This record gives sequence, C-alpha cells and structure tokens, in this order.
Amino acid sequence: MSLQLFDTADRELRVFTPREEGRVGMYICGLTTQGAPHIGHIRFAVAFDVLRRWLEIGHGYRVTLVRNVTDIDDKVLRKAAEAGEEWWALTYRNERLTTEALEALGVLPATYEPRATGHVTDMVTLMETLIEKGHAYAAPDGSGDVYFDVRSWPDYGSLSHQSLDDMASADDADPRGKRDPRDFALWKGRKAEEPESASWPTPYGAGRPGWHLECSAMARRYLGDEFDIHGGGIDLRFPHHENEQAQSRAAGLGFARYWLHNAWVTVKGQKMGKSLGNSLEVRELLRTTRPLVLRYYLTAAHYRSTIEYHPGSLEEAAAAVERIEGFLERVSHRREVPPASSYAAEDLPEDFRAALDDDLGVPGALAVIHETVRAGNTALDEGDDDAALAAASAVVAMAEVLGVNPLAEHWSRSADGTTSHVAEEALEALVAQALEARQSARQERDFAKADAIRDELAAVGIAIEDTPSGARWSLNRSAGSDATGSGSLGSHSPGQESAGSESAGSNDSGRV
RNA sequence: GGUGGAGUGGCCGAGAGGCGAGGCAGCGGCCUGCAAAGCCGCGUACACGGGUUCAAAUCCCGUCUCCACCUCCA
Repeated sequence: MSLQLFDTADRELRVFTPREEGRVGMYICGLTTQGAPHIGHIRFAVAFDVLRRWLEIGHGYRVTLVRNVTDIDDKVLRKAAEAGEEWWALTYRNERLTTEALEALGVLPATYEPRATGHVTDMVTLMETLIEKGHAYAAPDGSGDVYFDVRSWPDYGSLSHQSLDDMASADDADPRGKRDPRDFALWKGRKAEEPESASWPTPYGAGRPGWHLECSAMARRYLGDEFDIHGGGIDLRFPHHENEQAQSRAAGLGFARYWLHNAWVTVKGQKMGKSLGNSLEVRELLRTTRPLVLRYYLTAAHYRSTIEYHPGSLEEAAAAVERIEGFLERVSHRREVPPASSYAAEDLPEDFRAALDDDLGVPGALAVIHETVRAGNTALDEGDDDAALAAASAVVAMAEVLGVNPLAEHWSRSADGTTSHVAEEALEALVAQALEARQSARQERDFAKADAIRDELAAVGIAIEDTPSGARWSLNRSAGSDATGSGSLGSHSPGQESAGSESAGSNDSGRV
C-alpha cells in the first residue's frame, strides 16, 4: 500500500516516494504574525498535522517539519505603526498566540520554526547567486530593492499554470525600478518612514526581506537544496509559492518535490476576512468550545475541500466526538483501554489505511472510526468485552492518527489549569450523595423524587445514565456555554459496583 | 481577460460508471419505572439541458450559479 498525494504542480495524484529512504523533509508556510489567528488561519496546520502523523505513524517515516514564521512584512509594519507599538513586539505577541492556538488543538510541534528575520544572511546568499546567474537585479533607482527577473525564467508560472502574458499586471504594485511589472521583490529597500529596527544591511543596501525569499532561504537551510513536501494554503500557490519555486530553481536548487495545498474555511460562502471581527479567533471559540471538538471540526473535511463554517457545525462536531468518547467510556468501565502507542500501525483497519493513503482521505477514515464504534457498542450490548476492547483499541489508534483521540493525554490537561483534584473529589462526593438519594427514591418507587434529583443535576450540567451496574454521571459536555468540562472529569461510576453484577471475569480492569 | 475549484438527501460532508461512506437532526422499534446512552429499521440525494452506455452523481457536450487566485491573504 503506497501513499498517494495530490500534487498541485502536476494536478494529479502522485505516489509519494521520499528522496531519502525512510525520511521526509516537509516545509509548510506558517503565518504572517500580524494578528491573532482565526480558525481559517490554522486549518493548514491541522491539515498538515494529519499528514505528518500519517507519515510517521502509518508509514514509519522520520519527518522533519519546518513551519516558518514570517515575522516581518508591510502589514506588520503598518499595524505596529498604527498601534504605536514596536513591530517586533506585535509580531512576537501574535506568534505566541498562534503557538497557543496550535497547541490547544493538539497540533504536534514542528521540528523547527525559523523566523524570517533571523535568516537575512541566507537570503543575501541566494540573492547573490540569482544576480550572478542573471535572474535578479538590484533596482537601478537606488531604492535598495532587489527584483527577480521573471522574463529570465521560462518556467515561471508552471506551478500555478499561468502564462506570464496572461497575468494581469499589478496596477497597485510599487513599480520603482522594475524591468517588468510582474517582477517580484526579493528584497525591499528601507523607506524613510520605516523603523531602523526593521532593516538589515546587504550589499544592495539596507532593507528587509521580500515576502517570498525567506521561505526559499529557510527551506534550504533546514531541509537542504531539495526536499520532499511543501505545503500551505491554496491562496499561497500564487504568487508566493510560484515565486519561491522560481527563485530557488533559478538559483540551481531542486526545491520542493511535491506541492500540497489546503482549501479554505469559508463563512457564508466567502473567504474569512477581517470584517468578521474576532468571533472566529481560536481563543474566542475556545471559550465555548472544547479544543478536541474544534480540532475534530477542522480535521473532519478533506483538506482540499472548503469547510463552510456555520453556527451549529461545532455542535455537530461535538455530537460526533461525544459518540466516540461515549463508546470509549463505556468500554473503560469494563476493561482498560490501552494507549494508542501500544497499537501496531500495521494492525490499523485496512479501510482506514487505504482511505488515508488515498490523498489523506480523512472523511473515509472517520467513517471507519464510526463504524468501529458501532460494532464496539454492539459488542458491549452483547456482553462481548473482548470484542469491545478490540474495537476500542482500534478506535483509539485510528483517532490518534487524526489527532482526535479523546484519550490522548493532551486533551485531559486542562487548558486553563482550573481542574484541581480537590475540586474533583469534592464534586465526586456531592454527586455520589445525590445519586444515593436518587437510588433510594427509586427503590421506594418514588420516581417523582428520583427524577427531580436527576433534573437538578442536569440543570447544572451533570448527566445521569442508569446502567445495569448502577448510575453513572458525567459532565454534560455540550451543556451551557461554559460547561466545557475537562476530560479528566469525564465520567464516573460507583467504584464498588463497577463490575459487580456483570459477567464474571470482566473485573480485571479497574478504572483508567 | 487568464488560471483553478465547487454545486450531492432537512443539515454537514464523502464518493466518482453498476451494490445509497460517515456524522448531525427526524421518525418507528428494542431496552428503561420514565429517561439518557446504545442497538435495529426508515432516505430512493447528486445545479440544469442534451448525449454515450445494458447501466451515469460518476464519462462527453452545452448552460446556469457560486468561490478563489492573477504580486506581499491559510
């Protein structure tokens, strides 16, 4: 079984073969840290996190993932000036917000996250090569700009399949010193009104990186002259990636072998924009949505399909997540579900593997997870704990590949540190009292009273389920706007009767 | 003008010539004191018009609508 990926350059599925046996070098364009990230911004990170996990878990590759931080550009300087803030303070603050958002969603850390501003010398080296080879020139107007000469590179446009002659010339582009309006800036000479801290000396004059050069320079430094996968949002295909490829290849480097691009998150059919305010910022959404749910939501669609955001889609994601969690909880009352790491990748269901090998078919992979959940629930209903445990193990392992494993330690760490064991124990004791009272009422067939107790608990976000082995309670995850309930407070059953009346031999479990 | 993508059942969202992915919601049933959870059953969907084929959401032709990119947006 081999992995196939859709390559933007070839516009078709290609069998993925790394250039070096067993290792994969992957570069993904991170964010320009000019603002707090919204869910659209971080989709790429989630999408490529799944790819990275599948390469590692499913295929055993050692992945070197480089995710850059473009920490300087026109907008950064403009916003900083508007806010009366140092540009580097603004960009660093937003970089941290981005990191927090990605961590919250369980995106595995990159191997390295280089910043553009730290790689000026690498960029100068590239510019020197390009000028030497006749593919770039310093603007003759003394502006300090250095441009790539697109006419000198016949292959220009090959990534986005556009012909130079068909490209609309950029009316709004600053034309100073360009030979052709489509020439793009490798380097931007410092303008008088720009802060000195935002410029670096070069042989061509002081200035700062153009938007594209840093990626070529940093990919080269960390992944080499040629590497396997380059990813990013679909909008980056042109001009950003086209330009990266042009400047790197013109400099004699092999550069990326596979180009992958993810689609948007849209709102009302349109690309998310500034006008939406901050309501879809990750940190805002996480006030009312569990990180696992948001992660599931962003993961569930195929990476090349647009996700249309609408109110309610997060609730649907929550319901799907709870279905998986509910099953794992049910099993965990009977047996100890082993961690994902103990599950051999080769044992992942064949349909699941095939789905992911087919250009990362996450929707198909999720279907396998849900089918396995149903089979597991059926096994549970039939008292076949072995089969249920096998299903649960597979579910955990599959979900782990997608980064949506409810049992992963990541999700049980409370994001805000509010969950203390003391509080947990206190809650446990209070609920236990209520459940005892309800149980006596039920035994006396005073169902009005029993139901009243259940309603009271429900009102504060505690759901009750009666099972053959006694009542269980759990924090109702979808209740109320702020009842986010941490995983560690997930669900409880009266310990003393946990396996009591059930079939013998099922009590080797204990609780997880 | 150029390039690329999309239109699927109440909703989300896969698939891509023949057996209706999966989830959410809904209805019926089992279970339950009642619920909840779970399980079982229930859907005759593929923008429109033609065509090819024994067979078309899937291929071909045409039409409509929407979206993205075309020099600093994931």
